[in-house]
Amino acid sequence: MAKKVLKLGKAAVEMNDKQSGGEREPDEQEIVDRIYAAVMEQRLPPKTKLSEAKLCESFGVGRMRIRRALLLLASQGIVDLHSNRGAFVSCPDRREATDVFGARKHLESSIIREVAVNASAKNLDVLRNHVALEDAARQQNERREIIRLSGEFHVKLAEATGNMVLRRVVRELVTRTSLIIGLFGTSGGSSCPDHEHQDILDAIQDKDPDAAEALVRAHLEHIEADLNLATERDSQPDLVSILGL
Amino acid sequence: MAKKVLKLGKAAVEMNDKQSGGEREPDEQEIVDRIYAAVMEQRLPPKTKLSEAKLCESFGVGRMRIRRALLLLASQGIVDLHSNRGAFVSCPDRREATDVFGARKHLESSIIREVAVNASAKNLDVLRNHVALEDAARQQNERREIIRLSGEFHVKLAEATGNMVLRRVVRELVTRTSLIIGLFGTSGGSSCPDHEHQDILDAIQDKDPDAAEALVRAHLEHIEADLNLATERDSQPDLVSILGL
DNA sequence: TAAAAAATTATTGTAAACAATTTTGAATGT
DNA sequence: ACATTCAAAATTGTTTACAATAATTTTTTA
Repeated sequence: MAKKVLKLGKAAVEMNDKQSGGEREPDEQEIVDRIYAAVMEQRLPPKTKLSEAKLCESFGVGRMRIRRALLLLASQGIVDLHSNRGAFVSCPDRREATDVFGARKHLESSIIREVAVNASAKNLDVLRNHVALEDAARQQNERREIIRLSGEFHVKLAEATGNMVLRRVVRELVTRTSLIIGLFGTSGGSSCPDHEHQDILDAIQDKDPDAAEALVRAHLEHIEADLNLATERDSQPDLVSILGL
Repeated sequence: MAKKVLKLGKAAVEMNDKQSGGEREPDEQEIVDRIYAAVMEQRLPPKTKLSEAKLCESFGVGRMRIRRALLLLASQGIVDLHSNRGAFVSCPDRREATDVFGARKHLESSIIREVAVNASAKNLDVLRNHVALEDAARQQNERREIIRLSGEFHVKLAEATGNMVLRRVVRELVTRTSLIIGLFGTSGGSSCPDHEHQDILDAIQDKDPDAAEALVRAHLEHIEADLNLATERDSQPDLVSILGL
């Protein structure tokens, strides 16, 4: 059987070079970030097993770092740890999906109002620039980049409040949204509808909190509506129910 | 020097009885919960060093469980990990304090509106019962219990939405609020002003979202106003600045 | 005597060996 | 051919010993 190496960005290169001085060992946070990114970009689909041995090989670090990274990822709901069985990319169910969207509506509706009223010129620059990046990625059809930037737009909105706690909470919810889209997303309308981020930005620039809030709510509802929450792909493909008795 | 054992509830009893069959080993989550509770109730003030050895002794477990528990606590912002120096109960600064209160205003204002509109009879029962418990604790002057229940009221509000994601986020913010109160709280007005939870509950029972939201905002602002954010007790008591040159 | 330097101690970080559990695969019987 | 049982392999959980770092004490020196 061929040596299967998990694809985790530049970490996916062969790393049997512990003695070759060139590469430095990635620290805990870097491991978390790389796996995080891989999950966000849906290169690691839900239920993927993250075995310690393979991760050690991929990152070229000892088992301990990996285990700590996995624990941190689990605390953010990105992976699930099953005792004696290992770590798996988290597989949200319908309940979690609706809860995450519910939480985001509560939080982001309120955040957008503050941003629409208080955003500084610098904030607006950052947001404008970000939307431009999104457009560029869309025109070049870089799917992974589109997904990443779409999520990050919402993080940047939270960041515009200057409240780092808010930023962190939104970031976590956005990540889990990516997982959910990966699981339940219909192939057609992927992640964030094209122009809606631009519309939201316009409302902010008009300093119109009511319009901005309405747009954000609608935006989140569009994403949620694009999901197919009917089919429950929860456990293994579940041969029993597929093949009948 | 006397053997100093960290006071962590029932874990503080001597636990040199690994071979005596009676006690079971607390698992990871239990260790987290006990330290969490100790921090919430301000028995472990900020900047307290949590040495692995002492914790191992207190809980009667190996170093590994302790280290994992500390990592989880760090991921929730309850302790800070300093490389090669160990774990310390987190010491929020003014910036974090205002951010946490800001985040709570955003979240809880929105949550309370939903609860005021949609709360079930069962939800109301739970909340009424909880407020009664708070009253009882206040009348008996059980300070630790008052602190714990005051925080938990807000968690129960979030729980009333039925959204477990919201509940978790609010719970984390409430914990960090406890840390902040422990650091910056003035001795006089402790944690949550007496009757305000009852008032909020009344507004919910009246199904009056506007009143409920206003009360929650005011409530959070009262707590924040009771803090003394002027004095920066950041590092060690800092003998230099106290004793002058 | 006080400050600086060095050695000692204590504590955390890491790696390796070991134990326990789960998964896999083959052998057996119906 | 199918299911069951048992053994082997692989994977995770835990303990142990060791290395690296920070804190403390002692010694040295100005």
